[in-house]
Amino acid sequence: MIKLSKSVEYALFAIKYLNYIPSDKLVSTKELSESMNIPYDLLAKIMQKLVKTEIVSSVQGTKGGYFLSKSPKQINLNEIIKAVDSEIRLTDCMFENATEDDCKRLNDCSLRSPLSNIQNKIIQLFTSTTLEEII
Amino acid sequence: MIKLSKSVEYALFAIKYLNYIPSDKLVSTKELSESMNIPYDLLAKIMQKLVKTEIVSSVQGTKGGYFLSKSPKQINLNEIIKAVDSEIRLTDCMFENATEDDCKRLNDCSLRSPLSNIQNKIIQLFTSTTLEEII
DNA sequence: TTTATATACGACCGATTTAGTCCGATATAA
DNA sequence: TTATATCGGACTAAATCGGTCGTATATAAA
Repeated sequence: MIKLSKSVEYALFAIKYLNYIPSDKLVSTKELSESMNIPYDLLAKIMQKLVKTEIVSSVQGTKGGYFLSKSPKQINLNEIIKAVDSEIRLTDCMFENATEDDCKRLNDCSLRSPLSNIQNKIIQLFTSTTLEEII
Repeated sequence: MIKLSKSVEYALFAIKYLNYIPSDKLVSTKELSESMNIPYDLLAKIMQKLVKTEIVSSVQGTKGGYFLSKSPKQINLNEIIKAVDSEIRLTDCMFENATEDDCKRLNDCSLRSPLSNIQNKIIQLFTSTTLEEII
């Protein structure tokens, strides 16, 4: 399936919102979820993942919240996907040092290498797309 | 999720097998499934979808089976995905004439258009990739 | 004309993945 | 001390995917 997850969509909306807010102001998950109609608990987890990958920063406690730690120009779509979902992998065998345990067909599989090239092009496409172009 | 389905993988293996067989010989689902280690019933359904989209042709009855109706050069990866899964759609709103019923955010959604461009590039990538390059 | 073997096709089921919820812990401003 | 925020893991619900089953139809050959 070639599709963005809801989590990626929500992350993009959240970052878009943060980007429109004066950079010194903090925005809470509550404000984000209510103004963009995104389930609170789900968004809260997404925000935490964005903090972990240093795309946004957080301040804890009352009056706490989130702010963008990079400009949208410096964030690309592949980062978001990796942050909230996982690395793009076109097939299960698309990782270094895959063995026959991972796929019986691996050893004489003519498909793996060309599919790997396609995967690289997709990753390249996402990586070269900055959030400035999207949000 | 950005990943090829098992069905697409199996379709590619099946087409690869058919391509290596003299074009006048028919290959049964049984032979395909046994020689490539693909679940029989699942592969049977995939083959039917490939017939419907005229990528392979079938002959019914005893001694029946399948053969490629196009050369791998004339088949592209997007065709296969459309045939066995469905059209690529990066978000749920990625179709003509989407309304607010499909997505409440639709009317003032700044993301839809740029994501549509990315989707087009992915489709373009798959469409320009012929099976000759893969199998 | 019967039998064996093939495709065609839809219904179903189980496993996995995704989306969303809940709860408790910690941080901090007031 | 209290209210409100992030943090983080466990859990549940819903959707999708992978695979199975049963039955109908086609057809070559005994």
